Amino acid sequence: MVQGEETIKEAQGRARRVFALLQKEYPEIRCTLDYGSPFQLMVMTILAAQCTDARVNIVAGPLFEQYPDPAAFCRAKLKDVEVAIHSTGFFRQKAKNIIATSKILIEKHKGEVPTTLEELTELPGVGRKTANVLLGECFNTPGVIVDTHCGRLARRLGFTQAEEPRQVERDLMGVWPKKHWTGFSHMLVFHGRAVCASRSPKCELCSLRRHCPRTGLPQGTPK
DNA sequence: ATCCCGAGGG
DNA sequence: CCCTCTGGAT
Repeated sequence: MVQGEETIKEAQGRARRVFALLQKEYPEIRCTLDYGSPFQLMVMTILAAQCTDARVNIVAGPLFEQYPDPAAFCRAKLKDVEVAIHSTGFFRQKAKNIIATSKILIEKHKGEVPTTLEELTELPGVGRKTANVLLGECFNTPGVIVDTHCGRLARRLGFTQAEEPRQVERDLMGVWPKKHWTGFSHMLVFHGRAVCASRSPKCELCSLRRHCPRTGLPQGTPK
């Protein structure tokens, strides 16, 4: 359900206008993780939980020099991986999950990253958010990527009321064209970092001002 | 609902 | 000091 008096149809129209503005502001946006293979993107996205991707990019260089592929992680000592990823936080869980997932890739997926949401989310450490990043970035399959930024902006923009990522995802799937699910998600993340920050959003500088319930739209004025 | 966890910013 | 960062598993 969408906010207040706005109908689904009105929300869809507003979503299109928001998308057009974001596209103009951030042309050619994709993933800001600097990866060399689907496997590396998978590992980096696991590391990105509650951590900036700037930091993940820093850690990734040395990490993949030691462990470039799933086979290398299978041979790794848990402690060594923990040390290598320490600064990303949650390092015990993440190290354990990366090694366990690497073993599953070797044993059940011929060493390759699987290409469906069902298979991906069976891997330890891979939830819907991580799976949808991989689907969109590597396998050309649209998916709404709900992280802390996407969720926050979806709520601020009035595209959902929900706190739970799974429900936010469903609400956004209802108002965004499927073709643009991945791109729209990435743009919200970027806009969330650059302008619509969690603490002090720069509403004065925001190109979406007139389309946002917080600052514009007295009562559904068409623009 | 709670835990895992470090680093940077205001 | 407190909040936040591209979450996921129990």
